[in-house]
Amino acid sequence: MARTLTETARRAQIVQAAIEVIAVEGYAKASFARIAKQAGLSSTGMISYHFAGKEDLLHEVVGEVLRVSGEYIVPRIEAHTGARDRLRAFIVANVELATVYPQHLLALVEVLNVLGDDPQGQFAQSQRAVMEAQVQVVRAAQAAGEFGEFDARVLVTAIRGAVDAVLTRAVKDPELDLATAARELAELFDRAVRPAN
Amino acid sequence: MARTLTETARRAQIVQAAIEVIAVEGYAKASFARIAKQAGLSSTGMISYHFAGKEDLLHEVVGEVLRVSGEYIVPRIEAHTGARDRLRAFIVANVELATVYPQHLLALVEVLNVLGDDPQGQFAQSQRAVMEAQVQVVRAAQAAGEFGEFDARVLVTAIRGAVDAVLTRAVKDPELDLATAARELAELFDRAVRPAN
Amino acid sequence: MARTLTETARRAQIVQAAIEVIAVEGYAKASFARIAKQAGLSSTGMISYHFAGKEDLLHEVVGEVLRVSGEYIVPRIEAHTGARDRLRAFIVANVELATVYPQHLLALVEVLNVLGDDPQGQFAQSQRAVMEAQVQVVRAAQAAGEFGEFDARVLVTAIRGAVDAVLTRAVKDPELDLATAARELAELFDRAVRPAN
Amino acid sequence: MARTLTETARRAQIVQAAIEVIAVEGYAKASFARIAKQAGLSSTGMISYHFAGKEDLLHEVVGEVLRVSGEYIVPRIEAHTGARDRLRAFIVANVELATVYPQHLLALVEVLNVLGDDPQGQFAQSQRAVMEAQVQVVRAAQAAGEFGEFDARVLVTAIRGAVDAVLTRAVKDPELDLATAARELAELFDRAVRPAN
DNA sequence: AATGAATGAGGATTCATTCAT
DNA sequence: CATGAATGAATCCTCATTCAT
Repeated sequence: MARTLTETARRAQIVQAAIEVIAVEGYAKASFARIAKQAGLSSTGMISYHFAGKEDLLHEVVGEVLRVSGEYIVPRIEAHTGARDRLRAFIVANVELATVYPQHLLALVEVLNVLGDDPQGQFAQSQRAVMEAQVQVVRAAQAAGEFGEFDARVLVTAIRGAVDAVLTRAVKDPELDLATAARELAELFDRAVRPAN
Repeated sequence: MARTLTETARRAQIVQAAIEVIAVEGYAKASFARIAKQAGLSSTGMISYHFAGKEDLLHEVVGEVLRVSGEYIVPRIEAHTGARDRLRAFIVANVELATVYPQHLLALVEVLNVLGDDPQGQFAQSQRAVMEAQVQVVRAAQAAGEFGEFDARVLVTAIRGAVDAVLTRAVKDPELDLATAARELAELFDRAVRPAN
Repeated sequence: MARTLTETARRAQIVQAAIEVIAVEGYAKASFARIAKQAGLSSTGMISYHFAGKEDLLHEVVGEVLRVSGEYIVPRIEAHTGARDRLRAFIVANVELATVYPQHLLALVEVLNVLGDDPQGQFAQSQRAVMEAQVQVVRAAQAAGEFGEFDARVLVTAIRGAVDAVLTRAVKDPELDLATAARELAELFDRAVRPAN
Repeated sequence: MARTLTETARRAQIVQAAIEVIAVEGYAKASFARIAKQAGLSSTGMISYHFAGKEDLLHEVVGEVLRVSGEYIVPRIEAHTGARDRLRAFIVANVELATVYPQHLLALVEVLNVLGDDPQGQFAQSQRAVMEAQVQVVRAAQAAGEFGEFDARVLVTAIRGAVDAVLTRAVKDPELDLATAARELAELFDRAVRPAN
């Protein structure tokens, strides 16, 4: 459990390399060999030495992305009070995150696309936990009259999918300006959730 | 070019098996060996015999899904005239498609997630072509005053992502009723696109 | 044994296709699939149907080339009487054969290079038989004082190798004129064999 | 670039095994499986681990043979000064090389027979470069009056082919004494190149 | 006489992982 | 701590051949 400084640094370096490879070349190409090359390591043995297995590495990748994302997104949500402002802030922060860390969310999407398949896996479970929490928040806003009436579960799922899609597209298509896309997507969902008249 | 009856049947059988494997176990597990097993074939050589390569098979998978989807979705859109009705019909038909072919769209999403990465690949290109056409339709509706003002590109991307996400979720989570989710998602985006009164 | 007309024609067609493939793309690429394509056949089954196996086909290829070569070369040798004239005629005819059948000897060289390896094989044996006959002719010429003193076996081997090399080179290198090369090679060996004055 | 001791040793071992297999069983049989067996390795993966691919291995094979041949042949040529003596030494050294390394030149011939087919490949190109250099040497000797008049290109090609043929034959046919064959071949070409009267 | 479908062994290569140093 | 060597299973694919029609 207790990790030395070098150990921690090495792990971070490898995780960073993994994120880069996954984001740029896709999960399928993210072999240990490719990651080692990206990290400037001479052998894949290094990776196996520091991580229990591929799953362990990917788990760390997901953790790192979630940590970084949380650090960026949470304060931006908490800067607002109303549910609609918070939702807008959530969406904008998500998309804008790609400006600061262009690869983190892409890597996350790739990994979860592949490893989220097994419903019993820990990835799927933690994903579901996050969504469930968001569903509760939405329902509270509905109860408070801040949001209209609709299926909270569908909304949360739709936002997740829409954000990922815009992100993926925005990163690869330079025509789509990130800031504009963020604002547009936020407004789009704001219109969708606000109470009737 | 001219294909035998047996040939056509075998190809269809293999494509079907591929769709099943990809949808259920994910693209990563969709090896020739796994697909052959699913199809009840004794060797992977059979697949190589009938398809020029893995790319050829996946191309066929995508084609088959698009064909089936088109047959289901297009008439349901054309049954309506107004842009908002048509958009609702589009979304509902997309999600409901999972009732009839629970695996087709899942397989499509998996394949395009992996193979859509190369921006020069034909998958990415045809994907972009479809989206561009949809963008044009949306812009026409905006010009006609049927939709409000927003970035059409972002809307189209968001809908695609949201539909995929709801589909993926709905298929794996029996709690989410497909018909309800379809209607909810359609209403959600209807609120998002309708003109300000 | 008794072959129908169609059967004979088909075999000839396949042998011809095999010669073309072997000469142009090399023995390694001469798979049944490639040969069938060259012959305009839709399946490799055809080849297996008409030939007992790959060896059978190659045997036929060698036989065809030897037959055609003999028809061209033998009369050109017999048009002369002296041993030195005959040797010159032999070499010139060999090289010039590539003008009429550019691929036949190339194919022969490729096949014998690969299948002549097994010393017990029939290819190696018939090759040795031909050489032995040529050695006898040379020795007779030496006994008659038409050729000088040297190891007949080495001469025959050297001529075979030199002719093949010039042929291979001439076919691929358009700079080397076949007629010139033929004459030059003939003169070269004539100088090598003539008796010391 | 920088290679370990073990790495270098393993590569050498594999190259040696490849030479043996190619020389004895022919290029066609020289699969990784066969080479691994010859080298006493348990898996073909080992070979792929140490070499970038089959081409890499064969390149190394050719390089090794050329290196060994050069070390043997060059000093034996340089021990003489006149062009005719040097040519004789060149031929004798080539053939005698088979006494010391019976398999090296055989392997080289096999590999170049197959891979020299592609005129753009590096094998064909370096082969052509060597020949061109030899052609220049021959022309210089002609200009100096040491050799008679003839097409230098044809001579060089013929010598190469004759040497290869004698080598191939001598190795397989124990009747042909290598030393005798070497001397005979050298004398043969000496008669062919010496100036008239 | 011919065909196309099927087979299974064998091809090179990549993979994550283990282990001795 | 780190490394490079080794492993063997798994990847897609091609091969010559067989067989039912």
